[in-house]
Amino acid sequence: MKKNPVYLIDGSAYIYRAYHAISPLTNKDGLPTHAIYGFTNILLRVLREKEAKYAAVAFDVKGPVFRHDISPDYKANRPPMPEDLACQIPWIKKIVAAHNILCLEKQGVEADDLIASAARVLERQDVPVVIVSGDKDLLQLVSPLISLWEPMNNKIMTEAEVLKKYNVNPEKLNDLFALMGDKADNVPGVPGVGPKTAEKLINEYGSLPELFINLDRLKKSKLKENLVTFKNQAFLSRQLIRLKDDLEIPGSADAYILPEPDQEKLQEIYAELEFSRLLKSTGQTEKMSHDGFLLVTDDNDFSRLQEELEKAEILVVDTETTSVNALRCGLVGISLCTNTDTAFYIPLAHCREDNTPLSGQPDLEKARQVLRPFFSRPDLAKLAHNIKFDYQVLKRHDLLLAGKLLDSMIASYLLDPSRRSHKLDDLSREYLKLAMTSFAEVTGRDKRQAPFSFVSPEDAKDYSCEDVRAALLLWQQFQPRLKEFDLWNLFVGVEMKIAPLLAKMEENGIKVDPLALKRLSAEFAGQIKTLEEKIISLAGEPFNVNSPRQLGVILFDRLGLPHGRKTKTGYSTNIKVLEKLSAYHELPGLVITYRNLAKLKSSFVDNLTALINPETGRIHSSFNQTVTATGRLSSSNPNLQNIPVRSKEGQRIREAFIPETGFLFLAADYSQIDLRVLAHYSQDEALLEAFHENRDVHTLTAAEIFRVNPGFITSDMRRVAKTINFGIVYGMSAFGLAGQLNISRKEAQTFINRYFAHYNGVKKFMNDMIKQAGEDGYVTTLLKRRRLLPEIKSSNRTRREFAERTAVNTPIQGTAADIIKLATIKVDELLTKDFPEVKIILQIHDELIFEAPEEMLDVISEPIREAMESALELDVPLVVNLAKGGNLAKA
DNA sequence: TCGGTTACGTAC
DNA sequence: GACGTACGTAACCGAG
Repeated sequence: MKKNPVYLIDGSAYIYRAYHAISPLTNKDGLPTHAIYGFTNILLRVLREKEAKYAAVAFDVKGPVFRHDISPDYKANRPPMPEDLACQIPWIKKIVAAHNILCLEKQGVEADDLIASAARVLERQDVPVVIVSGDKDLLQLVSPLISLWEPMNNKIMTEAEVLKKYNVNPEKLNDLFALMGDKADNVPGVPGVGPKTAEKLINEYGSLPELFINLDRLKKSKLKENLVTFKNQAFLSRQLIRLKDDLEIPGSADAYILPEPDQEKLQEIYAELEFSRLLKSTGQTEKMSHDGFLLVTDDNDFSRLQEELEKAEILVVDTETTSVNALRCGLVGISLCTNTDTAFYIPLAHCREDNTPLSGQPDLEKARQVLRPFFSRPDLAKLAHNIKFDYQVLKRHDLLLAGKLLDSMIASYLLDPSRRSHKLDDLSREYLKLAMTSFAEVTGRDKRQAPFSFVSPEDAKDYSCEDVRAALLLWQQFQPRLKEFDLWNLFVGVEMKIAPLLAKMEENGIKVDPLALKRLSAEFAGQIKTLEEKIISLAGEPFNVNSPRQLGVILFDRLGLPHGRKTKTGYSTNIKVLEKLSAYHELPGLVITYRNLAKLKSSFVDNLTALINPETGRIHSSFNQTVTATGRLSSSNPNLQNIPVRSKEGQRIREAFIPETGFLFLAADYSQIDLRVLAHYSQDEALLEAFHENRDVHTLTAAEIFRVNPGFITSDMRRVAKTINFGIVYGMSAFGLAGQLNISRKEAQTFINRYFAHYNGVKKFMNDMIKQAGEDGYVTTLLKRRRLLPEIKSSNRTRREFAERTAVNTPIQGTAADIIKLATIKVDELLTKDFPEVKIILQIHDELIFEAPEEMLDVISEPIREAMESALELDVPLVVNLAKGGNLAKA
């Protein structure tokens, strides 16, 4: 049996890291706590996730270290420890003490040296060591018994990983870094030598001393000159980087044993620091048990699986694949469970690192025969975490998930759509107090580098079965909560119905003309270059036009133009500022044009080209269902929901989106959906009437705010009114409106006053929503979708006002999102039944885009309109506009 | 080098 | 401080 490793934690490094990485927190006494919090989290991960049996934490001690005798400049560039960090150190020590963890510190040396000494002495006794650190200088210690774990990105560095990353053995890293130097620590190195050159030199000569002995072998070059000149500096750097590994340190593993922590003491400390999450979870997160996990390989195993499936009331599925791209990945294995006692893993395509398949795995066909009868059973609910992914993968492997679908990720999303993460391991840690095996732990590497097929079936079974069991355990908590919060109908009737449609839309993809994009790219490139030359000649010196900071120097320092609003790093150079400045100078106007083109080229033209799937010639972007706080979908890779539409260059990009030969696009968009929802919610008489009589609401608003007869409204007046109508939905202030319209704040306020005087129901609606949010702590949409707004009670005015605007906006935006989701489902039912040739291609918040055979357009238009307009009954009619065309610009 | 943050800009 | 919801790019930064 493998020995338990000793975990040596680089305490000081994580204190600094947490201090900088986490936004400041304080307890009620004003004590800053974020560094303590970050450090404690790392510590707990070592104890819980890694189930460490032996550990120590090393700290730097204040004062000079022996390296300062070598070079007085060592770390001279670092400011002293900030006061609001220093005051957190004693608390960190208290927490370490309460955990009864050995604390290593010594005057005159750094934490790294203590770790090095401990690692070496333990290594000599054949005790494995895991160093917990992100510091590359510690990598020189890596050996067969010593590895390094970086918990922030969960990376494990073994000898092989070091070799892979730096192309040298760990013991050579010292020499490598000595050549490269280290800016952060003020280690000089040799000028002009970066990682690439250093690696070449070390591999060619073997070591730093050997390099300098054989320097004459190097041909005359700037590099050689530098090496000669900075020889002493290189050796000095080497001395600085070398870790002291012979300090007197407890040498027996017993000294590192972790006794039980003093829970009472910890509770006390956490309470004082107001770490409520830690307070609750003290001693509660543990590893999930692997009992009842079965590998399915022979007929007996399959029979056992079948028996289990026969009596199932729910079937939980998870697929393991070669990549995260559901439309291209291979299927490596499937895990299944029907209860929380047992789980099965069917290995299908595990292989060696040379890609030769492993024997002893069942045929995919065999698995299909066993699974299909259950997958197709309409009365058997299928649960997965992110079911869209598994649905797509299984479908591509001729295994269709039919019947009622359930998704624990979407359930989590409905319960709290503002959560940053709905990932299975995060939810498990939080709801189940269970730590799951990470992908990196199984594969030893990062997700992008290692295909899952290299994992052994035995390890894969443990990993994959954890996922289905966790999904089921979560579901058991989520299902009653969905019902309790009245989210069940939304979950079943909307979200779970739309999930497979999104899968289908992603599969459909959209065709683009690569040649058109290529032409556009070249054309834009030419214009950008001309503009850049002109801008630089006007500026009088070369600079990077793409850099707001450099542009700021040119505009405000060199040209002396008046500056406006400040940003964190300088003066703003955004479009508003540039527009104002273009009255004084030619340059700002050129920058505006430059930016437009550069944006279009890089974000759209070039990005779209790169994302064309070579197998289908189409772009298959992802539609994400659990991202937005309001219930909208989001789109990524690429984001097809923000393809330019207003400018003529934008139109040319849209022209590159084309339907299949013989097909046309049909675009169906809701007219003024947000304002119609607002009318419904507010019951404002003027708004209701405007929509009932199908009047132009922007013109009516213009008539009110300008006090002019609707017949005399100019397009400019209408534009102003339109801005106000939209702004109201977003909770815009007079300040914001003034900025948007380039008018005075006073004028803006007048418009807003007149708006609310006329649409007085809207004002009441806004107040009601804010009041409701204050009472409930959340707001809801018409379909009961909810968004929590804890900050509605914040004592910080900015935060509170933000929550108030959200309380107004979310019911509107969210209800519009509900409506288009209902419409998508309804239209899909219609198409599947009567017009299966017609594909839904895109959903852009208030618009659905279809690809249909030319001759069918006239037949499907009205049924589609009808379905969309009747998606949800409001107190005003929903109106859908249709357009067709041979590209996205025309539609 | 790489990932996180900032500034900016596109959509609805 | 000031307009809601997203996503993507380039620059910039670095106790890496």
